[in-house]
Amino acid sequence: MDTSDRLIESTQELLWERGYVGTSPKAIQQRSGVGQGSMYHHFRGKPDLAAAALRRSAEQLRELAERQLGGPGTAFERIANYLGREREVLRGCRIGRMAQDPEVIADPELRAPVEETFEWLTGRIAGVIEEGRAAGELRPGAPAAELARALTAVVQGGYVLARAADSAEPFHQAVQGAIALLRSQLTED
Amino acid sequence: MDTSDRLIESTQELLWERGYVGTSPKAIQQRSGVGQGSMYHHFRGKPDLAAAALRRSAEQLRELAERQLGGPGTAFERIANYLGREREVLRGCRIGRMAQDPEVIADPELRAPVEETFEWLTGRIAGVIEEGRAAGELRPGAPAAELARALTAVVQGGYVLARAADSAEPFHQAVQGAIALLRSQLTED
DNA sequence: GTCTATATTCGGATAGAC
DNA sequence: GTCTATCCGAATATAGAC
Repeated sequence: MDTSDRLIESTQELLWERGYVGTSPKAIQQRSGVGQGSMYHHFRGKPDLAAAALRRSAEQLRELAERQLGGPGTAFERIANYLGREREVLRGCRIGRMAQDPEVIADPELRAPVEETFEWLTGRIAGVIEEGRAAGELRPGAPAAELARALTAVVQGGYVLARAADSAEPFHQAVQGAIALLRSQLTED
Repeated sequence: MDTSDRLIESTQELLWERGYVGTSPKAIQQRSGVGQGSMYHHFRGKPDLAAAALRRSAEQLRELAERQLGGPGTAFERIANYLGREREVLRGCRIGRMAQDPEVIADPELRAPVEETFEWLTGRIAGVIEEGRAAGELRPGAPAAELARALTAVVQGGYVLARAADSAEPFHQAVQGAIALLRSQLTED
């Protein structure tokens, strides 16, 4: 792995753990083992490096989600698999976390990967819901986009509840509740 | 309003806008118009002041939520009123925001009001769901605690989606989706 | 490409006068 | 109770040597 990659990877980790405002260039240098002059040779500064790190995290998150959402099974099963998949709950979402930071939200370069990730994710889930409805598996009803937003929000909010409680339990309860509500949309009910 | 109150109120605002790590004693002094010596006379330092501010925000949030959850209407209506009530969506949740900050989570004094707020809120919503079930208004099914966690998570996650999109729209979609799912739990369906 | 030196401002206080 | 002075390290770089 080359110098740029080590810098990006360390920045991804630090942004996840400490957020943008809590991540310093010095901490990135120490974690990556890359010197100061070297870091400023490869990147213009902290915002530039953070943008690269966020783009990479966004890409990884989409790949992970696609494994369940594009996997085998009925529409309900694919969404339930996505919601219930194993996660490092107490670490939170490496993308969603950025939404809290005013400096990220204020900088279009930094906000773009965050916005695009959630647009992609809710669109993807809405598409699966539409497939399920077309197949007669899921009831028609509320707009698929609204259900997809609600499901995405349960995951993001679940992280918040878990960190507040310093326990993964609230996250898992929230996800179970969401799956139960989605199950009641099955036509066989 | 006395000096302590002005300090606490300014700290509440800054914690909401910028988070714990992004809030400096100097910024608090400037916003409150209170001098440095005075601030350190009334509070031992930033953590002490932040703890006071968070306790007050937690109390205010419970009062606000109780207006809908303890208000008139059926169980469904009370929860739908709570979910759909007007909010400053793009500012986020002043309590939920703290869950992202590692220094808040690591300090029991700071985390306690955050944890207690969500425990109270999910318990209160679960209670309303139980009332609705006892009255024959809502179907039995998933544990009320799980549904309550999911609904609470939708609100918290809705804030995340809204800030990511720099638009209140995803929040409102998520809430509408959640209300639609809850509506399908009505026995009259 | 990488290193070390230097610069400026901020963060988060403590000390002591008034 | 409030004010001003002072302190020390961290944040975020820039400059120039190697």
